Amino acid sequence: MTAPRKPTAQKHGTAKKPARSRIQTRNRQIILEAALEVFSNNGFRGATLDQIAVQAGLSKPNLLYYFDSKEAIHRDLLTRLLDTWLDPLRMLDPRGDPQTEILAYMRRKLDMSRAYPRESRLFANEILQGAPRIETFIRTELRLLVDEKACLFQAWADAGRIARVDPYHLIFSIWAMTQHYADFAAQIDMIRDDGQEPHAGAEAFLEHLYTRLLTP
Amino acid sequence: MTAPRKPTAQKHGTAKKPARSRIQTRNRQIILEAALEVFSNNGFRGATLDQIAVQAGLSKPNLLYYFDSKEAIHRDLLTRLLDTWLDPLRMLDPRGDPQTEILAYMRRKLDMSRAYPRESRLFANEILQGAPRIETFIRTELRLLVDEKACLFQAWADAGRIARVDPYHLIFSIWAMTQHYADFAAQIDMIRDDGQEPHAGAEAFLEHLYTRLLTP
DNA sequence: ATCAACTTTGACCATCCAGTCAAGAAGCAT
DNA sequence: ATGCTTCTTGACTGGATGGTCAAAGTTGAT
Repeated sequence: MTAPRKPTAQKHGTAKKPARSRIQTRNRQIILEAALEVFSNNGFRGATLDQIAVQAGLSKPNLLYYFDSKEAIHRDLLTRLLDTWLDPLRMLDPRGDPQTEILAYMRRKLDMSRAYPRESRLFANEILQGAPRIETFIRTELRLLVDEKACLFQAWADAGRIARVDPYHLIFSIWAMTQHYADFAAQIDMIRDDGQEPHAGAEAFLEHLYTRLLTP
Repeated sequence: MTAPRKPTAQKHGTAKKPARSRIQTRNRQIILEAALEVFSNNGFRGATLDQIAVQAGLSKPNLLYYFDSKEAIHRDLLTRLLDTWLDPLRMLDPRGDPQTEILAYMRRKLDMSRAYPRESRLFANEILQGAPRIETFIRTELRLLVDEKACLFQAWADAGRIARVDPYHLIFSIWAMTQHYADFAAQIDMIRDDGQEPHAGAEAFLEHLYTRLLTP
């Protein structure tokens, strides 16, 4: 009569690594992949466990063997995403050439939105709903990093190494421009329905744009 | 024993104006306003008729007296939105000064996203889900208009009146930049949580950006 | 081979939610 | 006031959906 213990259930308190079996790592991975597909296309409320189960090729109770709830799957997905979300900005080197660094940042963001459009849409969905689940992440980690880099941009501008622009809006503009190609891909595809991928031509355009903007 | 006739129910075929009473116009308006609030914050699947009913101060069956279904409310909202969505681009005057015209277009879009953030989020939600309900609108009306204006921009560029930039990406960039301030307002607010509205400073920044970009 | 722990699932439950209905309340033209 | 139409709503229904459970199947260390 041992109480059934779900592999993910951490006995309260200490949050140690669950020490997962091969099957567990594999199936959790499969579920997250399926859930990403479903959540990014339908939003949290629009997604159903049944859809995710079908997509994953597992039964619904099986999903709930690996994750405590629909919420838990979503949370896990978001957490993993946020982990890498900041990398492109983090990599920006204060000692590098200002214009080169900012252009490279833009390119990394664009590459990311091309390589991970589903992650971008998952994030967009979350923000659109008012960012309820990632509010603290935004208010702390993201904000800190943005403040830091905005400060750097300001210094570069003050030193005359890039044009005088509001550093926050500069960052927002890079987010807007790059994520747009993932988040609004449906619209872009329908407008130029040559079979080209939505990002085609974006890099050249954005390079030109930011070069023009930043050259002192 | 007259069959009950909902005010919105059009007897099949000819789609005449329903000829609405004062109460009908008023309540339909109230419902649409409430639905906009709820749909834009929660997406279609995330919104419930009960929420809309509470927001509108009406009972749920009363909602369904004025609209055939949840879908119908949403459809009506989208239709009204799309009607005005194209106006800023339509107003762009081929005979005006190129740079002034494009800057003015950007400003109109920005004003729109500031004045109607809920509409912007409703639209964004729809596109994020793959634009299922507005596919024909995008493929026909929007596309036609974009093609037309892109052509114009190309001509302007060819004539050396603005810098050489891909006209489609130019339009996409204006959409991305302006709508970002409405759609991602939650994020922007959390990053600079001085009480400023998300659009603060955006106009100056974008004017600078597009002036730099377009000056030949 | 054996057995305990791990994994899988069919059947089921409770809740939520869009939509119905019939009966009553409010408007309004006369 | 009268009587017809338009509005309004409490109570209900059926289907979808997140989540549970007990029993059956599988795995792997010994």
